[in-house]
Amino acid sequence: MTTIKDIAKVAGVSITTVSRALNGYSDVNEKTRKKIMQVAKDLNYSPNTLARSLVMNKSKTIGLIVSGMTEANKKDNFTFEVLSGANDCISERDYDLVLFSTTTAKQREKTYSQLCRERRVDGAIVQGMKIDDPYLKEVIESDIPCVLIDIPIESDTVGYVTTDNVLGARKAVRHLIELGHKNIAMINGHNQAYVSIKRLEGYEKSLQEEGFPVNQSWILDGSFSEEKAYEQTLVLLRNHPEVTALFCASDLMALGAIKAAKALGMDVPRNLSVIGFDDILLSSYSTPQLSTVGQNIFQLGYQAANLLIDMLEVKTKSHVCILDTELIARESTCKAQNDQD
Amino acid sequence: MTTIKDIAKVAGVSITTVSRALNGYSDVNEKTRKKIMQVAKDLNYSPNTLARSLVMNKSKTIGLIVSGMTEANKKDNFTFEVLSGANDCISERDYDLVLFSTTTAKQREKTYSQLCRERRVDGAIVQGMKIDDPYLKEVIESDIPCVLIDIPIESDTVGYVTTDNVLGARKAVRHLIELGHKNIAMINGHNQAYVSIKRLEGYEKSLQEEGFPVNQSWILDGSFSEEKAYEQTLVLLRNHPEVTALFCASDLMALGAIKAAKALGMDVPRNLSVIGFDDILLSSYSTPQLSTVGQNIFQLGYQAANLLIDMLEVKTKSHVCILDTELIARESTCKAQNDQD
DNA sequence: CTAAAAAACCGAAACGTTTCGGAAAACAGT
DNA sequence: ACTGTTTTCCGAAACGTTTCGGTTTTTTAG
Repeated sequence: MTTIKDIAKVAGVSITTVSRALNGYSDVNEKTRKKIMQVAKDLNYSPNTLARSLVMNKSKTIGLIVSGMTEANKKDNFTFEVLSGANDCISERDYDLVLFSTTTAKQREKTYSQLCRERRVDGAIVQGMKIDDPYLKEVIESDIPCVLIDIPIESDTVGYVTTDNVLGARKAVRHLIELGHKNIAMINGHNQAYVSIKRLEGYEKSLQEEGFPVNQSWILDGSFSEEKAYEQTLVLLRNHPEVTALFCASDLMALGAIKAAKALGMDVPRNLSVIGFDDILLSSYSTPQLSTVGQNIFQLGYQAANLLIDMLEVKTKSHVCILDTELIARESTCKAQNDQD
Repeated sequence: MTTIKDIAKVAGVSITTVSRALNGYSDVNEKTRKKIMQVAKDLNYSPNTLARSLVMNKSKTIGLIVSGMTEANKKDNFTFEVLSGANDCISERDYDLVLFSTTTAKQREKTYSQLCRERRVDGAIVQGMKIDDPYLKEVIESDIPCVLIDIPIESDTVGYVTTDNVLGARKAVRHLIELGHKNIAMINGHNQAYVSIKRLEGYEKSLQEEGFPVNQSWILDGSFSEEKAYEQTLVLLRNHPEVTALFCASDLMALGAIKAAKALGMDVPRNLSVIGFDDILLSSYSTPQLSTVGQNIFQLGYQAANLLIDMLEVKTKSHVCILDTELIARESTCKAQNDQD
């Protein structure tokens, strides 16, 4: 492994000069720079980032902390898309990405912030953590700059990016209202998630706007799980046959809901319109294809990385980024049947 | 950021002793060790891995080189599952994972092996590269230990892990044969992939075993793409109505094939049995649910990491690992209709 | 031709560890 | 009390960079 010293020796200059030449400083003669470049190439030199990071006290590395690359998260591709987006931005801006995750049964004995400090990451992106995760607190209280995904905390060193969930939910509910539905129920995610709270808010606002009552017994907790949503929908539809439309806080839950409706002999969308949230891949492959409000998860990751690096490099003022959603009407929603008119 | 030096000062010992105490060497008195530990904790010390790596000349870091975390790869979750598996093993064995990928339009100007050398990764896992990728050559010719996924190259510093594709294909084809099919076509992937070659081999072997002819015009190139497979299947079914069963070298292509069959007014599986390969998530959500031969991609990643770390730590003899497959009969295959008997 | 300014170069310290070789301290046996 | 071990500790070099401050060389101006 050739070093800067080797280059200095064969080029007949000092290591200072080699360093300065390689890094494009102006106080080195163009001729010697050329020579040094050539020697470096001849010797197949690669700089040692470890040494560089050590002395410069920054590693050009950002850590992606993901909690739960589990089976469940395989279905929505959430984690992966965030990862892809973040990775894209990170490599564009010439950083590297190191992954911190604890799926492992045998939980890693070190905390995330320890990992970050040990590896000397310049900053971290946090994804998939519940709002009450003890590790979360640790990370944001450490002085490591970080940006959170879907957790609204802002400070000097922490920012966040999320989707406009209220508006997204309103798009969904308004879509159902426009189709003539009046009795619209909701399957929400668990409430350790910020997005659940916001989507519920959007749901309620939309109903109130129309003067529809908000019926608490129509709002069930599906915990973002297909199975749980299936069960909850069964309960809902049995107890409240007047419901003709269902807004689910995630596509996966919507899929579960549709299964439940089918299990009860109902036809989606004829007897029940169902709309989801996310636009996961499965939505366009299921039968019926799922209507949903799409969020751009890839962008979520990309913007998270972008924001973080901005925070690291240029002292930017705002540390938040809110993304938009898009209503995607497919086959699982249709006009309300006016049976009783 | 507190260092070993700070600890030495407050504990009243030399930095050597601190280092040896923290690293569990035997030549330090139990009492002073306790004290040092306590001081370290009080000062909230985290070791600086950069410094450590620099002097020890190894980083406990392994690089995951993935080519194409693109849109296409979103549908099968291949990349992600490999990543998850690798990550699991890597963190279990107390390494870290840094991701090297170039989706970016603006291709990174550095090659993978440069990246690896700069970042001083101890080894690399290579996934998703085509067999003729120029970068591949570079990586395996560098002296960086690496293990390839689905590329059969073995040397002193390179190993590989793959699935038993021949046997897998045979399971698929035998399944069709057992259902009474005699005219079995195949949609293969492009032939810059090792797996295509092997799956084809399995297909041909199975037919020959039964004394069935291998008809080259029944073997089409779907390039692992849903759309391409759709088109090829259209061609196939139009020109060869005698075909009653189709073996596709990937689930995604099988999905395309089924769409094509539907477009021609055929019913799957009644008029055409289709079996895929992979067992991607979509397979169990599509209608009809796809019969397939499942491979464990997560394991592929896990074992790749495992093999690599073995190669790094204990000098192991064999550098290859072959995984098994599992036939999963779902709804897209059924008994042949004996119309002409 | 000289003084001043500009350009090109370099030595040495620093970053935070590990580790080699040896030194000091404690203990053992006579 | 004297040697010989064993236990415990430490100084200094090394890893490969960057950078501060300065020195040498070249160029420019008068």
